[in-house]
Amino acid sequence: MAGFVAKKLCPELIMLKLNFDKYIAKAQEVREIIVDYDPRFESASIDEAYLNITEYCRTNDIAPEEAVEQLRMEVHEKTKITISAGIAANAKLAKICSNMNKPNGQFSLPRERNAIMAFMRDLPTRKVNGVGRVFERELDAVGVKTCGDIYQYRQYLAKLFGDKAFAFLMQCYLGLGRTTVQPAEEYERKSVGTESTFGEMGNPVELRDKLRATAEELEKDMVRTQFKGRTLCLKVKLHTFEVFTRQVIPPKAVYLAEDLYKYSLPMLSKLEQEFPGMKLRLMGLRCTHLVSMKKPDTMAFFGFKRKSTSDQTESESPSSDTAKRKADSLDNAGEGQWESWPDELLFEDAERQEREDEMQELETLSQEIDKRRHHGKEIVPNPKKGEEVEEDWWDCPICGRPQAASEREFNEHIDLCLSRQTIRDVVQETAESRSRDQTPVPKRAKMGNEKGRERGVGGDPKQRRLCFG
DNA sequence: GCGGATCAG
DNA sequence: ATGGCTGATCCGC
Repeated sequence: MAGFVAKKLCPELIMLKLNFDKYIAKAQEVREIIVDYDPRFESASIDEAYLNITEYCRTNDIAPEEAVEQLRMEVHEKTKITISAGIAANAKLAKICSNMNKPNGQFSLPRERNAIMAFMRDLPTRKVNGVGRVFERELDAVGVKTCGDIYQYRQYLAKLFGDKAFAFLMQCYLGLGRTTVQPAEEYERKSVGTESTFGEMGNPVELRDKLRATAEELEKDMVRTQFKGRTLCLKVKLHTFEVFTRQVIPPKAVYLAEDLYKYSLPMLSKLEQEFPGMKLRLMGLRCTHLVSMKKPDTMAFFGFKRKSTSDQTESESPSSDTAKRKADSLDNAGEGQWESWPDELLFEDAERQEREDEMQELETLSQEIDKRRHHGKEIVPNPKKGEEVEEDWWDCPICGRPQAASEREFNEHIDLCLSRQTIRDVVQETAESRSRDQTPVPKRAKMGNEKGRERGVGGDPKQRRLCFG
């Protein structure tokens, strides 16, 4: 929870200063213990790790639950901190399970299909890594609250959310996830960047100084990580909190502050033209399409290829039921045409009707998503029947409006209040009222076809996700 | 490939 | 009257 929100909720709250050096040192202590359980464990972050304890359990002739119990005990004794763990058939499930008995607990999900499917069936989509605030709401809008709900909507999900999301959701429904674990260092880095927030800045000279400073910061990181970048990306956040990025491909791979500045300056100047009177509150530089400066030895040690030409490991998408039936019907048409001729006609008619119904349903679902996208913040869930109606209210620390005094609903509301869309709406409204006064409002870079609908805020590419006809 | 958006930690 | 920073991935164009 954001500090300022917590402080409003609990004015007597005592806030300690961060001490990252301390956390890093402590994390190292923990890692020195877990390495004994899996020498190739994967650090997911400073306080998370994935272990494949298959081998450990085998050689020590011990059950996974026992091994983890022992690991947690050992960590507690040696480092004086408590940890939680999940034990499951793959990384996705283990991550979910690790949250089941927090703090200082563990949860084991049987490595058996039926148990896994049953577990997923009632699991809220939000519990899955990769489903955030936005996706959760969109899924909710079409009626998918739990991973079990996914199956009944399967025919619409690819069209509504794309093929990748569809594959992802099917894997959620089935409880599938990766079973590989490898040291983090063996993952190939894709970018190096730095950014910083500061008080509003509009002075072009100051902005150039800031760009120079940013370039110098990035050079440090490039040297530390031993990379050059083929692409250079400039990121800015305007005083309105709108974020923009611009990128260039310099004539050579870059990493020196000198070059980073030289090639990013034109992007900054162009943005100044695009948004006359531009005031920034954040600036960042990032290099992508990295080229390693490390000695070949080190690279080869981790088994990196010189220039990896993408290896398509993507599993092929399962063909839908309707597609299969279609194929079946086509096959049948090959042989038994005689007898089945009248049936075929009937069948085709029924199929056409079904297609039209599906189309109608799809549009309804799509509209449902759009509806919540726009004024989702205004939707107040109806009090459930049978429950006594709450008499008292809690004031939201952000919008100040009274909210139902239910912990869950209150937290959901705070979530909503902090959501980007809400923020953007507010920004837009204030920007409009400002422009009615005199202050020049940033002029937008060509916004395509926009005929006054949607309050002029940038054309959300997902807003109209389907085109019929 | 570019630029926007979402997500995680 | 918005949490900041780093990095990854996906989508539409």
